[in-house]
Amino acid sequence: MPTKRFENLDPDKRKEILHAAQAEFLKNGYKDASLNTIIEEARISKGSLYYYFEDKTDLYLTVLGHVMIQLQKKIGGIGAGVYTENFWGDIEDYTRKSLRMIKENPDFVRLARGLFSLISSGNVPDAVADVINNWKGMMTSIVVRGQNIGEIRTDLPLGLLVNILWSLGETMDFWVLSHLDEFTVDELEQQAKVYVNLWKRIAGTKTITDNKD
Amino acid sequence: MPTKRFENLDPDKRKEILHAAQAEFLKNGYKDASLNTIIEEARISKGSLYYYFEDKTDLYLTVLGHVMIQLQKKIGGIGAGVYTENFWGDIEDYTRKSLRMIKENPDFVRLARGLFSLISSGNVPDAVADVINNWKGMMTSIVVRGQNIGEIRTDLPLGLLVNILWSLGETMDFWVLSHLDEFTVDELEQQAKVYVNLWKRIAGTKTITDNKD
Amino acid sequence: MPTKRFENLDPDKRKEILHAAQAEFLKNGYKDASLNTIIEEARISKGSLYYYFEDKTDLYLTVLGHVMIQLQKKIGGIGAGVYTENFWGDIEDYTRKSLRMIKENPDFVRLARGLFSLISSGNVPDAVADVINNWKGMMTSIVVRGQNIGEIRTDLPLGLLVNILWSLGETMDFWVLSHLDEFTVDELEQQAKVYVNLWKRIAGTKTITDNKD
Amino acid sequence: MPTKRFENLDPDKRKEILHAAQAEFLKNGYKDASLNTIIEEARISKGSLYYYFEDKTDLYLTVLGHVMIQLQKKIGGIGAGVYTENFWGDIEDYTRKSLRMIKENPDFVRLARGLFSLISSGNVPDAVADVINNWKGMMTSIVVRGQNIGEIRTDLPLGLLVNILWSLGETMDFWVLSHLDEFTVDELEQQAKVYVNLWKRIAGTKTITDNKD
DNA sequence: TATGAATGAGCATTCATTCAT
DNA sequence: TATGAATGAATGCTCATTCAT
Repeated sequence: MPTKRFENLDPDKRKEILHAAQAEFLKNGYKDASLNTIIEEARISKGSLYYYFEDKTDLYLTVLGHVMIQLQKKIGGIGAGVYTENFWGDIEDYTRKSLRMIKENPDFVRLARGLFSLISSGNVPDAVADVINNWKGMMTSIVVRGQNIGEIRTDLPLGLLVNILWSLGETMDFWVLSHLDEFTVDELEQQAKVYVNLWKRIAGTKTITDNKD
Repeated sequence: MPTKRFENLDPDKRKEILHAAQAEFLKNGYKDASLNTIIEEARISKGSLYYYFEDKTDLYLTVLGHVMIQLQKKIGGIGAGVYTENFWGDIEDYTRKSLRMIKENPDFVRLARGLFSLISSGNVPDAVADVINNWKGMMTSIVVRGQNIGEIRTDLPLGLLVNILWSLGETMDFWVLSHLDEFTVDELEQQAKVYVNLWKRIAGTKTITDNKD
Repeated sequence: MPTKRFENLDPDKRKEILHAAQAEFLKNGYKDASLNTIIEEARISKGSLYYYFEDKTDLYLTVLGHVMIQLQKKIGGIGAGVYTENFWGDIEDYTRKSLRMIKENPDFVRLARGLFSLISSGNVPDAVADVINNWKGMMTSIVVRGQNIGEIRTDLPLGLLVNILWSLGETMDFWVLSHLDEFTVDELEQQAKVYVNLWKRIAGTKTITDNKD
Repeated sequence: MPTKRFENLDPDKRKEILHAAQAEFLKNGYKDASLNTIIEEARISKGSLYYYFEDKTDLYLTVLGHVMIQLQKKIGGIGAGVYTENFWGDIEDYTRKSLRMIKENPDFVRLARGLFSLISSGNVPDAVADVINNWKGMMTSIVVRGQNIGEIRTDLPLGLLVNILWSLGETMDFWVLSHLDEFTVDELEQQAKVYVNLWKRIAGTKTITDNKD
């Protein structure tokens, strides 16, 4: 917990350090990231790094934390405004907002997604798993809410359902990210419908009726 | 190509080496796997490792190759018997077979899944990417076949659809893997229906009808 | 460029490192020199070596650089004062100065000659070849000057002539080096005449007249 | 001394091994030559190599020995026919023969020169120095003969004179070797005069008369 | 007579971390 | 509060040599 020392730093310096660390962690993953590269890029000394942070893990955790805070600021958390009676409409709104965000801050999303995906690789300190699980917790709570109001199926184990939706989200984001240039903002937001339609298909309380019948 | 020297080895020793290498690659990924750990675990010398294999990549490729061969043997490839007129029934059969396999060879599946997921991390030699892309290619071809016979939707980009199904499969396998003890073989095979139902919901040419309507 | 970190080192330590590196490079050449031997002899850690120098080449270049600087200081470059009208006299002066230097710093000359001869073996980074070629360039320019004033023959290809003179110098230096104890300084300087006489015989614009004729 | 075993080998096999070893030693020097490369090129097993030769040094010595024998065969040793009254004429004949040999067997000369020059680098077992000294011994004896008949100066230490002539020879051979394409055989033999003229200038009992006088 | 499997010491290089100042 | 010098263990890889068969 170096927090105090680092947070008291000059904001510009703080930003420079975080930026350098983000870039390196993103590029090489947790284990292969080099502290030497980071201090060089951030123009601080080895000693300073260890004065601000306990160790490599602590630095990584700090980076991840700051990304989360910005994410929170930008899209208000995954379940923020989703509380009206129009459940799927709310989700579509949220999705639309997210897609616009991806278009406007692709690098940032790449960073967040990148950091997140480090978790499953295992090359990451335990403490980080908690962070990500917290986000999955948010998704869980909105799924539960959907179940409570009869909009989300209950015949599947909750954990499985959440994991499926999560990985669906990952896949979609990644795909959008790599086809960014092919869409205008408007077209992109159109994709929100596709996105939500997939959610509905998987998680909705629907009967599937074969067209041909 | 270590083939000759390594394949002529005493089968027990061979298994010990492969097992040690699998474990290490699985635990730490390609780049962070330590040859020192592997030779220690396999109780061979540094020199021997390099007598059997050209380099780290060669060892990794060999491990992967053996896994693929066993996979092939056990479930006959992802699209093997799926050629009758009963498209979804075939897929369900295949899925059932796969689930039984997971139950019977959990460690093996963990390994295969683990190796697969290394690819997207990029920490993997080019040659390996081909292997995995080949598997995705198989999934692509079965999707295309489904489209040709009107069973799979064509309104989504093919690449997106395949990626979604792929990650769905990963998620399902992973979930089954971590809840193995809670199911008998029979119950597990029941899950095949759930699995295929999810496929259908996502990829099928269906109308989604809200129950309440 | 290790410059900063290494140059700021305690001079004694710096000398110890350079000495160890010189000895090892001299004994085994660039490629076969062992950094382990060097750090052991210099009583520093592996990490320290790489803290001071970028890599093996950087260390070698540094050693060579220091040798060159000393050479420069001691004899002022091969063609320094050779600009009076008395061409051969100037060369004799320079030679005399060189021979006295050999007598006073035999180890140093051994080192310089040794490093130079590494180049032709090819086991040497490109950057080093430039250094030595520069020295041959100096010899070339003084030969050309001799030709311009009619003191050096022009009937031989310039490259051949320079190479012959260069290897003559190597041979002379090496021979003097290994008979050092047999001469006083005065006697040694006498040798300068022999030296220059050989230069004249080979390169001078002379007619060779058989005594007996 | 493996000689027996190796010499009893099928001549073709023997040649293949020697050829592979020559190439590798020439390319990489003694220490950096790889036995693995040699056995691969010679298509023999590791065990066989150590059955024929005691160790790396023994192999090197054998290669060098065979080269010497061939040299002997081709130019009859450095001082073979030089016994007539026409001392300088004999040397010119010998030189002419040598130059023709260089033109006709450039690779072989490169090999011999290359092996020889390994000696001075020190990366070579002691035993090899003897071999080369023996050749220098031959040169010494012809110089002495020249002195006895009053054709070679006696005012220089014998060792120095021989070394100078030796390195002159090396330089000349090397230069001819790298300008081979620019001469016809006839033109090359013309060079013999230049060569011998240099010998005479350096070692002859002459008065040097400045042209201008 | 011939093989090739096996080895351990060696290589150059990178790294996160410690600590005196 | 901040520095940078110092370290030793670890990395992937190559090598000449031994030895049972």
